[in-house]
Amino acid sequence: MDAAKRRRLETAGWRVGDTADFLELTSQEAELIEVKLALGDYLRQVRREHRWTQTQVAERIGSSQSRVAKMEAADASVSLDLVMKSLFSLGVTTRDVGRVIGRPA
Amino acid sequence: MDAAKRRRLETAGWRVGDTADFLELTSQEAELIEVKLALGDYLRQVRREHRWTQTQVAERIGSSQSRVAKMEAADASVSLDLVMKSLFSLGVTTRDVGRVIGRPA
DNA sequence: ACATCGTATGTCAGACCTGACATATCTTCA
DNA sequence: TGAAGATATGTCAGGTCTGACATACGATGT
Repeated sequence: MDAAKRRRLETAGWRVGDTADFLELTSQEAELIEVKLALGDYLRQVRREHRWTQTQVAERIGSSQSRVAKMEAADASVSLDLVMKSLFSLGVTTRDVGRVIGRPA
Repeated sequence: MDAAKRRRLETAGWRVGDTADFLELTSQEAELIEVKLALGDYLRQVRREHRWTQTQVAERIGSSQSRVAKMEAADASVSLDLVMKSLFSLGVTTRDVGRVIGRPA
């Protein structure tokens, strides 16, 4: 796992030990986080393509700017349910979501 | 939407109005449920391929038989996070998950 | 009929996630 | 540089999900 991603996980609030015992995250948790990172990135991409601000997206999906920021950052406090529902609210299809998940960054 | 699926959603605890105003479920909620149904079916499929009982799966993923049953039934009380984490615990890859989501039943 | 095993359904206390808000940190542009 | 808009981070009360348990339902074999 490269340093940049590790930094990103740590900042996002996931408790990542030092390099050696990184696997205090069990592997299935790691895969779940992988998915959240991918969907968070995708959410940001879709938002930017539409030239929307986080605040505009928040209104559209009935949430708040801070939560949108957290989704994009794959913060430990956001659920997959919320991210997916948000993507669907922005017009993304299940097909797109499947593609994004199936091809981890 | 066909009758069988509707019955399934209702039994699973989703408040589905009568046929006409089915869309008291907003479309993004409907898509999310679509995803949960697909993953629930897939979980059951994987479990059966391994000839495991729900109880055995529960032990493996650190949960209970009842929750496994609810995941397979796409019960309204289960999160996507839980279903995905469970699938990963059973050895399914992100690629598989992506495929399942991308091809709604 | 009646056990036994697997699955379904209901409930609940405690854990977790949510929107909202406050506030801090970029970014951009004059 | 400074002001303004956008994004990030922290916190919290209230709502949601969780594992566990009890119990009901369904097959399958005797």
